[in-house]
Amino acid sequence: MREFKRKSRILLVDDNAEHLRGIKELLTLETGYDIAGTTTSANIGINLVKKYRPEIVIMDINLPEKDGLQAIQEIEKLGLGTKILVLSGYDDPDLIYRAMKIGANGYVLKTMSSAQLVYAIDEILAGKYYLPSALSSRFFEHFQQSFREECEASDEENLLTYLTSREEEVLELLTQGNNYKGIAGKLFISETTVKTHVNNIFQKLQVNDRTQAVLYALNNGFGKKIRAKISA
Amino acid sequence: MREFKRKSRILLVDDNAEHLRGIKELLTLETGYDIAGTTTSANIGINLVKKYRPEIVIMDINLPEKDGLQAIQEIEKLGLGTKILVLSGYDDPDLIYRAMKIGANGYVLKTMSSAQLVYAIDEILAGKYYLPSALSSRFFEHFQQSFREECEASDEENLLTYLTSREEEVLELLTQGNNYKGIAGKLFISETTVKTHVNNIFQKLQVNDRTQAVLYALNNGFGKKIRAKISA
DNA sequence: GATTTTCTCAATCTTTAGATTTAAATCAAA
DNA sequence: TTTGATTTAAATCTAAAGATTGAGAAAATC
Repeated sequence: MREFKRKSRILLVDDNAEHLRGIKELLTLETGYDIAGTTTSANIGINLVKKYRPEIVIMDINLPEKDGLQAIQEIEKLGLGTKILVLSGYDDPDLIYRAMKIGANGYVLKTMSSAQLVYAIDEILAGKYYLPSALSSRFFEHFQQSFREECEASDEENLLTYLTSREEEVLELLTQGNNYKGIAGKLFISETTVKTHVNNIFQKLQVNDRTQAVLYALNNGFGKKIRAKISA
Repeated sequence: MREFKRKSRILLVDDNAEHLRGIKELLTLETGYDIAGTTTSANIGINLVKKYRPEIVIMDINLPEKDGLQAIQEIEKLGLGTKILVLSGYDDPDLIYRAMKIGANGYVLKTMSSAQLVYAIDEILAGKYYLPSALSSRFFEHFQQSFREECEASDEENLLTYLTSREEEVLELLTQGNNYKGIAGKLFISETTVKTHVNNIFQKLQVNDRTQAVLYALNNGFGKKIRAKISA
C-alpha cells in the first residue's frame, strides 16, 4: 500500500485554521499523501471536491456556515466516489450514526493519536470503513436502539389482531388502493359483501374511512409478518 | 476486568459437537469463565438461557432445526439482557447486518484465533460491541447500501415534485386521514377550495382517489424532507 | 348436537368523494 | 406591464363510499 500513498489526494475541511495547519503538516511530513487543498468552509470544500477530485476528504463536522452532515450528503451526491473521513470533537452516538448512515467511510475523534489518523486514512483508501472500537460500540448501541423502538411501537394493543383472515385480505387490497369493485373482483365475491367486511374493519380499527384504515394498517406493522420471515 | 472473569457464565450453542468441545476446552483452560452449558440445539439453548441466565451466549448461526437469527430474537425477547456473540462460518454482509440489527453484541468468524475470541468475549462482557475490522467494513457497506436504495427509489421521476406548496400541505393532511371538512378547517379555507386542490393533486400524481394519493405519497418519500432536516 | 363465529349477500339510505367548469385575486417573473 | 402560475371559491352533477338492518350457509368451537 505504501507505494500508492503519494498518489492519493486529500482535501482537509476544518473551521479551525490552526488545527488545519497541524493536520496538513502531520500528513505531509509523516506520509506521502498529496494535500490537494485545505479550507475552513464547507461550501468551498464542496467546490474543491468538484475541482480536484480528491480520493478522500477529511472533514470536521461542526462547521459554522453549513452543517457538516449536509456537506457530506452533497459530496456523496456528486457521485465521484469520494471517501469521507469525519474528524469530530464529539463522540455523540447519534452523530456517529447519522454520519455513517449518509455515507461517511470513517469517524475519528480529534483527541486521537496521529498514528491512528494515518491508519484510518490508509484503511479507508484501501476501500474499508474505519471506526475506532469505542465509537463502533456507541454506533451499534444507537443502531439497535432504533430498531427496538420500531418494534415496540407496533406492539401494544394492536387492533389488527382482532381482524379475521378474510378481513385481513380485504384490508390488504385496501392498502393497495383498490375500491369496492376492485376488491370484489379480486376476491370473487359481491361488492356488498366487500362493503360488509370493510365496515367491520372500520369498527374494529376504530376509524371512519378507508384512508384512515390504510394508515392504521401501515403504521401498525400490517404485512410485517411476511417481511419478518424474509428479512429477519 | 480479570477479577470478574470467573463469575461470568457462558452458554455455547453450536450444531457441531466437536467444535463445541473445542471451544469449551479453550475457554475453561485459558480463561476463568464458567461454562454454564453447551448444546447443539437452538431450542434447547433458549431454554438453557431461561434456566441458567448466562451473561453471554456464544452462538453458531447456521443451526439445523431453527434459524440462528430467529433464536437470537427469541433470546432478546426474554429481556434478560443476555449478550450474544455470533460465531459464524460466513462473512456474508447481509448476515452480519441482520445479526447485529436484531440484537447481537458481536460477530466473529470460526476461522479466527482463540485469542481474538477471548478478546471479543471480554469486550462484550464489558458492555461493548465487537466486530473485527474486516467484518465491520462489510457491515457498513451493507448499512449504507440499504439507505442508498431507499433514496434512489424515491428519486427517479417523483411526481411529488410537481406539487405546489399549498398542494403539499393538503396532501400532508390527507396522509393524516383528514376528510375535506377537516382539511378546510385546518387550513382556514373553504371546502370547495380543498376539493380543487385535491383534484389537482390527483391529476399530478396520476391517481383516482385519496387512498391512492396517500399511498403514493408514503411510498415515494413524502415528508422525508422534513425528517431529513431533523434526522440527517 | 347446539352455539358461535365467520363469510356471504341484499336493500336502502345518507353522506362524502370526485369531476368539471368557471372565475376572481394575488404574485412572481419575463 | 403583461403573462403565467398559484390560491382562492362556487355551482353542479355523478359516482362512490359508508351506515344500518336483516338474513342464510358454512365452519369452527363447545
